[in-house]
Amino acid sequence: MRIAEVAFPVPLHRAFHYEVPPHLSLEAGCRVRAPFGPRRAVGMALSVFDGEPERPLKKIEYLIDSKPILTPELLHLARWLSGRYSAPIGDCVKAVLPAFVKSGDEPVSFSKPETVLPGPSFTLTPGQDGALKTLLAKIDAHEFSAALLYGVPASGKTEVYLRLIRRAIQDGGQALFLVPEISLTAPFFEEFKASLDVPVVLWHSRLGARERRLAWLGLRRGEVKVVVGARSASMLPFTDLRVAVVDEEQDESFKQEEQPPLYHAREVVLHRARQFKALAVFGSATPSLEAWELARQKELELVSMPGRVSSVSRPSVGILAVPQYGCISEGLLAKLKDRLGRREQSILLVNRRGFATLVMCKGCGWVERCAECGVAKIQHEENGAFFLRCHHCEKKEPMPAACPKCGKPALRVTGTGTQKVVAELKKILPGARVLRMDRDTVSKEGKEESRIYQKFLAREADVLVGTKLVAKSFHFPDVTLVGVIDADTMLNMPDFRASERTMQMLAQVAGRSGRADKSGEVILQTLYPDHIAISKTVDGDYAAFAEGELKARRELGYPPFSVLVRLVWTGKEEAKVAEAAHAAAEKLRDELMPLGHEVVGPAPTVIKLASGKFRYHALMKVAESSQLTRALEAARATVCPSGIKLKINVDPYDLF
DNA sequence: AGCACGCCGACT
DNA sequence: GTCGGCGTGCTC
Repeated sequence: MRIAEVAFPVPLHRAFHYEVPPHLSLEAGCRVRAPFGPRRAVGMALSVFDGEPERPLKKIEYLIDSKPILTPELLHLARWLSGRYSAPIGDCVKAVLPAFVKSGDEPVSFSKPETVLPGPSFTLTPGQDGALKTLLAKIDAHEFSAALLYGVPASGKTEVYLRLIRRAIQDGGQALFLVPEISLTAPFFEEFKASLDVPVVLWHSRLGARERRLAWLGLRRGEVKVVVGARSASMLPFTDLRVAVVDEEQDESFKQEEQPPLYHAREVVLHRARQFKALAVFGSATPSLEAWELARQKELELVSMPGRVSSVSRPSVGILAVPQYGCISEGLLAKLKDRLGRREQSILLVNRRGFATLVMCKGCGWVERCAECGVAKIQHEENGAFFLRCHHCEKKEPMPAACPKCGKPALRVTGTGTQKVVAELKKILPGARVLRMDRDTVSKEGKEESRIYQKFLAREADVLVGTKLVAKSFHFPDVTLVGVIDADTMLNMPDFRASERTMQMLAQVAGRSGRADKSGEVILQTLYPDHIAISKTVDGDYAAFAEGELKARRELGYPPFSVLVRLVWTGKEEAKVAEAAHAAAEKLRDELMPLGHEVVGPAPTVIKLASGKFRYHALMKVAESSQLTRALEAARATVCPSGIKLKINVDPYDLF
């Protein structure tokens, strides 16, 4: 009997078997209509095989597609996603299907030449040349391989990427280039399109329906050769992938945290490179510790590009104490004045938007928390008036004159946000023209944050004050000073990645200083000059940081020395949620502790959800990645009483 | 997710 | 007496 394995869009982890009537010529990758419970539903045929059914099977009714829409590789990917991220198979099929397949589809044709432009042959630095040779050999070998391209900022990684892509498409293959954010796709797209005379397409979540179709179908037919995209581009229907690049590999936006499957594009790219015997390249100046450890284990080949392209040396990094009063120390002020006098620009990095980060009653310790989200509200200023705002849901509230709890007019307002730094600059550096860039100013300026960039680039301001948005890899030739107002705020976050994030951000923002012919300077205001994330930023020694931090991770059993799985229980009655979470965690501890794994918690989450709902969470530390499947099965097998929902997040980045 | 089955409250 | 609330359980 012909048997089809069919996945339906329901929150179930398994697929269902059906008899394929002899008159239907069904192939895997086609959608089918079949009786499903009391109704009929459209499902995806994952596989078709001959066999004897173990029980009576229902019959496939008819085929929606006569030819497969999904490639064997995408079907395989959907299955892998479901297992690795513990997501319903239906959701995983959805993730690899383009939205337009629901409506009908018409053929699309391409008539572009497929010749590859030779490209300008300017000489590479020795570092670039060595890296390129190593990586080209891997593409040519036509075997799965993976490399970590570790290059300091301005070492010329883009040129190496371009040449790798050129080689991949020279004999008809395809290339994938992933960037962390939609806004970064356009510049690479333009550059690749100009240098390669083959069809290049963009792919991200804000793409229009028409472009989406063209790109997806063009790739599916093997006509499109190069994709520049955000994380979902890792799910495209390649037919002959030769090289897949993940640029700024350490960026956390490669992890999907909203809709299941909660995948990491880095992992998906590795999987796809394996499917196609292709080369995966992870590029970064400050690699994730996950990638670093893989390189140490020789799972990734470490390819270093030490030298800068230009002759300008690395900016010098200095340390000053966080001032007692105000937020800009005497030393930093002097340097700002100096740049102003020399008509050079400065960037000040502040970790938080808003004015003051903490409003607290001196009498009773009251802190205004958001009723919905449970997090402390931040003080903002608008037109001279102050108010409190939740940084999670953005709801605002007037600033109380006195403590609403004990009535004392003794509110202590502390902590520094971008607005306060701007206000202080106006006072102590009245001549300076100041621009602010954070999520608030970006949304007010229309969706284009580039307008602020343009203004600053055009020298319409002397100082740019902003959150980590300013750390992005944009090129401001006249910036010679970068000041970090409080390097410690990030360091003290209750998250095991705090040091890594701090070091990566400091290194990135430091790279904004002195990029043209002038050498740059970086000043960190900190109270912890000996902290590894600070001292190694001063030395400019990321490798030493990574080695030191990995040691700490190993001791605490954190990634990359374990696989983390976050479990979140949600429900309306707090007592029931707590009870379910405790019962499940206890059961998991009994089952997994003997195998060397750890279960931490449960505890109420810091950030609550929509009003009226309670959340509890726990963390599984799976010591051995080969046992992840088993641990996930155990987690799914825990009973969830009615009214309680359990969500599973493998490799979580959001821990709140 | 749907959809049916099932067992308790107010309706012509 | 029945219509209908949504809790529980299953889908090859």
